[in-house]
Amino acid sequence: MTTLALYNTLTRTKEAFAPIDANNVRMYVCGPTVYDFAHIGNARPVIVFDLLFRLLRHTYGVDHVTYVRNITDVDDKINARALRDFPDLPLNEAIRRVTEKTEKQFLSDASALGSLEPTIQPRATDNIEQMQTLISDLIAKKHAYNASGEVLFDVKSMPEYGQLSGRNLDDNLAGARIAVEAHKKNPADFVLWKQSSASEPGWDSPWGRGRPGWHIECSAMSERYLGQTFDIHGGGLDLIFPHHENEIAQSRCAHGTHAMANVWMHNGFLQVEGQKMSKSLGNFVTINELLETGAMGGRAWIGDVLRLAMLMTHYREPIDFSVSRLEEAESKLRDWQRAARGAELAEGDDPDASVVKELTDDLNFHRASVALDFIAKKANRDEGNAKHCLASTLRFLGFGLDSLLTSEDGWEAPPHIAAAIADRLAALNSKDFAKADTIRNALAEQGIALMDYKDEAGERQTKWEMKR
RNA sequence: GGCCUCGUGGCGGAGUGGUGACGCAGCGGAUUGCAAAUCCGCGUACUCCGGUUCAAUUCCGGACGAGGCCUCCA
Repeated sequence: MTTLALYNTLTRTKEAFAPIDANNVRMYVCGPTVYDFAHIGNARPVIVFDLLFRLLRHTYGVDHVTYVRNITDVDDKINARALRDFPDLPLNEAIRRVTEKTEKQFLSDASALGSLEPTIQPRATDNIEQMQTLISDLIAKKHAYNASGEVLFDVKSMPEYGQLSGRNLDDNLAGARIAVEAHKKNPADFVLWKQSSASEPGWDSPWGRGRPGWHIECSAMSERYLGQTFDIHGGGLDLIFPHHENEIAQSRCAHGTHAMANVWMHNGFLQVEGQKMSKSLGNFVTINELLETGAMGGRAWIGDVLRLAMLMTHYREPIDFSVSRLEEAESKLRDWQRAARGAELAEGDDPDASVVKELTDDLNFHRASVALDFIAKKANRDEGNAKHCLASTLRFLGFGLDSLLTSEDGWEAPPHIAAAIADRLAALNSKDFAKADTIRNALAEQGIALMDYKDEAGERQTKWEMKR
């Protein structure tokens, strides 16, 4: 079996991946908080861990990988958004409107980016009971305490707290930027359960009507669907501290385990045109805007291009998301699709082994793409089964095979184009080059590029392509 | 202030203790009525300063620079 090497944030080294159970490889990735449309930065973990999911499925078998990505639908930002957008509705109804709409959009965005659906996509609000059980366990084991109506995790009760992020509590204190809240035993103690006022969403609990803290949901949902210790936990770099650190503290202390997940993976951040993405700079762009509006470069970009633009850089490195990057990705993808054109795929066709091998080295997509270029070159020379191999590999990587090349109705030219092409061929055959060029230019105006070639019988033929 | 990443040619981006990956763009050639596509070929780099070494872009130290976290932001 192929060996997979993955960089583990916990050890800061690349390690050979050994699943706990090769018959059920388990991965958890922190999903979106559904209060607003996902921005391009949110797209990165979606794409990166989808690639890992695909690789795991290929390595261990499609039915031997469980990928859980949660939907966080309880959060104070959601409450705020609900009040802002639906001030006339009862709060619960307003919240439901916000989360349903946002979740739907997220799933549609993820799909447009070529991502497979995770095996399970649990919602926080469907797991409140599990969270409460976990909190009760933590209290019983003296890892949590009740103060001023909040249940707090006692970080001092866990000697190894800070292992993932490489910080110790004293360092944090030195920073002294943590607001000191009198009811906490230690400034780093974090909330497991907080009380809700009548105007806030809440659930009844042994500690009063309230709502869960930020971190507990992931501990609860990962345990429910993947067990107390599982293989891989992923998310953005920013989640290392405090989110993942706190997840580990909760899960390990509640279960008395040595690990929550064996491998912790984190994708890097991205900038937009060399600058940090922020609403104030005006370069904050959502996935949906990229797909459907001219938010970047004055035009829309298809999901396949966004996916490739994202994967062009190794997942742990920072990315400068720019128009020129998108253009390069588009051009590269077009090359591949052109080279793979006409291949007919069957259900079980495997991706190229050399491409897969590159990916097994901590998802080195860029090297995989070099291997892909090599195959594309062979496909253009019509060598062996290169064309077919390229197509199946592109499919494996989550790319469409013709998204840049065809019009909506496939390679069959619409009647007016077919007619124009026929007219032009007739003109060419009577050496009327001026007329031929007029037709070519007219079609070019419509974004259609013509390419002449000779068929096997030596007859002149014309192919066409949509230029976006 | 503490902690964590990173710094390769016009751009993207791997990798390595010792003959300058690869892609895009650019240039030349083949091909073409002209093109496009395709094929063949070409150029330019390892932030700076020390150290280790026969030899460093690659290891170590420092400087400078960029980004992130430490107030629920992927």
